[in-house]
Amino acid sequence: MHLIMDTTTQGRKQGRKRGSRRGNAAPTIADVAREARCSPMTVSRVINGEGNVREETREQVLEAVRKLNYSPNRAARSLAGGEQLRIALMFDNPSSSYLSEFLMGALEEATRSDIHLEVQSCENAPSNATLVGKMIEGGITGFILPPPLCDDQGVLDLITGAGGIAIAVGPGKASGSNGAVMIDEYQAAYDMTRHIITLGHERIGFIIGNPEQVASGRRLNGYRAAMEDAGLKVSDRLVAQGQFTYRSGMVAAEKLLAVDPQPTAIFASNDDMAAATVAVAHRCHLDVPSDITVCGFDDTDMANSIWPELTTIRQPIREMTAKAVKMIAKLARTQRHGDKPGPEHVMFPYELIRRSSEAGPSLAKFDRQVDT
Amino acid sequence: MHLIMDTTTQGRKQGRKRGSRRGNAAPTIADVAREARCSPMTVSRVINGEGNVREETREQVLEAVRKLNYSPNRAARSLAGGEQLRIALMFDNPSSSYLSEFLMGALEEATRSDIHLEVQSCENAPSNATLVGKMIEGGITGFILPPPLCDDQGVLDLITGAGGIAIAVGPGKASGSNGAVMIDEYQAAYDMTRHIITLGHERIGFIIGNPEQVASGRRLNGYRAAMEDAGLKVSDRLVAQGQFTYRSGMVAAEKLLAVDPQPTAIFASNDDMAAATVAVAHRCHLDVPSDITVCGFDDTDMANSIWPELTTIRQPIREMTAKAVKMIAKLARTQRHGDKPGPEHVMFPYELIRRSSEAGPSLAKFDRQVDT
DNA sequence: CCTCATCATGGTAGCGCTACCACAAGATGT
DNA sequence: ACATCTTGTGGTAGCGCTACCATGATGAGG
Repeated sequence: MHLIMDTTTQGRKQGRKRGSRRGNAAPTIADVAREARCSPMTVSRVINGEGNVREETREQVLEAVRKLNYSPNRAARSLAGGEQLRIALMFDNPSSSYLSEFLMGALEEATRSDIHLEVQSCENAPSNATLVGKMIEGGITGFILPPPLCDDQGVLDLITGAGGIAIAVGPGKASGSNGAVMIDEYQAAYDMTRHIITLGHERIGFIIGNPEQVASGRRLNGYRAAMEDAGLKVSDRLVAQGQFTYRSGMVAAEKLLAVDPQPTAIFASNDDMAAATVAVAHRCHLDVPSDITVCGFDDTDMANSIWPELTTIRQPIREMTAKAVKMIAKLARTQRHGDKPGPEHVMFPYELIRRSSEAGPSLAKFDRQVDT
Repeated sequence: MHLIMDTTTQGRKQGRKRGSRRGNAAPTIADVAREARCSPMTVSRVINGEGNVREETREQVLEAVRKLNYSPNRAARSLAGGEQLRIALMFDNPSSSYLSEFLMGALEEATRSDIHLEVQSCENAPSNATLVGKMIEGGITGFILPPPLCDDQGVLDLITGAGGIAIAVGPGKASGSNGAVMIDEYQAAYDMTRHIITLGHERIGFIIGNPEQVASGRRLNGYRAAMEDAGLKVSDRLVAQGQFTYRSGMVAAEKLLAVDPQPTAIFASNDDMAAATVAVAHRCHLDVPSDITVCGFDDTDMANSIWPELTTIRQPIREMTAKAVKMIAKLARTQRHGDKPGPEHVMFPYELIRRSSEAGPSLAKFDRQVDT
């Protein structure tokens, strides 16, 4: 995917093994310039998408690039271009299924843009302040912060204060001082709740996420609003507090299922808690989805590795992280040119994924009757 | 962790912000040479551990390096020194909890050794042959192959045949033609089974992994041997086939729990299937661990994100992957010097992690009596 | 004493690219 | 008409390092 495809394999000059020892293949910018009948500089400009190149010239260069199957030498680029961009992916809570997607997105983009990506846990650091300080001192330019770190205003301020670039991925609310990529948590939760309502459910339980993460509140509000808009009242007993962990989801689910009348659907704020809910339901001899519908949020690996697979909200985590890397790269370039642009906030689309953990409410259980 | 610590922070020349605009910090090899009163070449030789440098000179250079806190510029190095080492982490089955650890290990080591790591899925490639071909053509030197790819002799041969370096991580059996890092699957399964027996169990069920992975067979054999060594007979009905997926684990667990008399413990070949077994047991109103003990293998995230947390075998995946990266780097260097060393096989230690999914066999259930 | 290897070191020439400045050609303002 | 800006382009000078050859020392062999 991030390979530069070699469509003209046999078009290579000498067909020598690989690599680029002296006197061998690997076209340079000069070769392209010769082919396109212009100067290396112009080629450089085209490659880097700078302005001030006539459309005609640009075409010629691109043509030459294609023909020679040219790809710029990374080492030379960073050597000439001053500093190599290094960014760190800092994380605190290794909720791995989420992190894995995260890493993939970041790594893919880093590979593409020739950025050096480092991964840094701040679990056993003496303090975030010293850690961040050392990292910036050590040459890290940008930081990518997944939840829950993305909500930690202290860390964010620390980074920007020290001259670093921080991008929050998936925070509940965009802070003014740094960039962020996120989804509309509120609306997503609203849509999911609405979806469950559309299935015919009325008593819909909700499990709140970790209260320290801003997104938790937004999801809760989305749920609340959808319920109210549908004219359904949200009893306190339908809402249970969780912590985003499987274990907390079990406790919350037990609490919700003990309510009489039982909810016919439970919407958990993440997939781990939804999975726990399914487990608890099964233990109570409730079938999912025929007796109870369970929906999650995030579409992590958990969602489709358990059974039944969960209806959930998919965040395009990979794309979001890739975007975060790109944003840092751009900001770093701008910053180097002396400008100081305002932080950018990008909203990504989410998607409601329907799987087999959802169904209409069980009729038998409630002695209701509807006409078929 | 992979930061080069700057112990003499205030020793920096000018204390300018960071980075290396003209006339600023970041000592170069020339600075070191000046400090050590010798030529840059000599410094280079010392840095790269080449011979033919007087001990005295070497000391001086190292002293200067320390004093200036010099670290060689990666970009310049690879530009001047020919090729940058690029290795790819190829994967087929995105079993994410496993992959995440995998990535972390590889990335950490890659950062440390200044190797460019790429991640490549071969899920939707037309064929592995063309993919590998293109990647080597594109300049990838080495490949890291996690399961199940590590068992695919075709891919391994493809890579070595094309002049690449392949390291299998966690294969069932080391192939002669390529390097491998692994654990003793057989012995690990043996130990786990032995452990369960020690808890007092006699009817111990086993869920086999995907039959296409060699490791599955080894784990099965380990189980078998431990049972036989303990004088327990392994009925065919105690062994069920799985596929390493949660879903397959459910099917297998249902089958095992339908046997009469029921097994008092189930050892699944990986954590996903163990988690599924827990779910099925719960649905059958069996408590884990008081009614039935469930153990997994791998110690992926799943193992401690569900409840009860699983007793399992921990593989040091991170260390193993890091080792794989190191091995490729070393082999690449050797290869460049013209030598052709035999493939190295490294065995890592595993660890039996005891958590809350294990207990002695339930007494009540079987109307047995033991003296307290 | 003079070869001819063998060290230990220095000098030079790039690796492939981009930052920076120069410059010609047209557009615009007065 | 001229100064002044904008736009497209080219030339040059390195970025920091290592490959390669050249150099002085030393010591062995004749």
